[in-house]
Amino acid sequence: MKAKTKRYWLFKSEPSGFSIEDLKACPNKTEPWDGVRNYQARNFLRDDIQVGDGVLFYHSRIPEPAVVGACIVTKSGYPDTTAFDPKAKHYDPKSDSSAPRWFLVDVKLKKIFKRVVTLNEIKESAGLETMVVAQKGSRLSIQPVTEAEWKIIHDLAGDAIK
DNA sequence: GCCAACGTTGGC
DNA sequence: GCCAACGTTGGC
Repeated sequence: MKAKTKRYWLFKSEPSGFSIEDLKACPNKTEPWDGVRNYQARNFLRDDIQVGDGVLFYHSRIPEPAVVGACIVTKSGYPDTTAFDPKAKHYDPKSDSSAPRWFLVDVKLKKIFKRVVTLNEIKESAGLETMVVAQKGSRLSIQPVTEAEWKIIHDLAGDAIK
């Protein structure tokens, strides 16, 4: 039996909206990652992200943006129904249940890092300079991460990978 | 809170 | 299909 290749990702969130502590407080520490309204990010969510993939949880729009923990994907791409709800923050009248435009995955918290890895550190660390999040003007909220980058981030966080 | 970078929209 | 105008993101 051929094992599926595990992939790695980085998900951005503003902690004022949804933080890693909020995820920890969710039932089973699991929550649908809703509200993504960017086509490139949507394509990753719909087509590429699989159950078991690793996710780095990143806090943006704070004085020291940083990777703050790790999650695992527990459900792969399915329609983001918050787009159908006129009262929802990310309502999109152009998306409906017959032709959903936006997708999401479920993520489950694995660990909150005792030591966060800041954006500055990422930019200065050998092997991480090419991370998407370190690039100038990088706004993509769902980003691919290489296995090497995943490992280095965990090393910097003081969390050895089992 | 500013504003550069970037994505999307819509007139033509 | 071009591209100016507009809206949003996110580091600083």
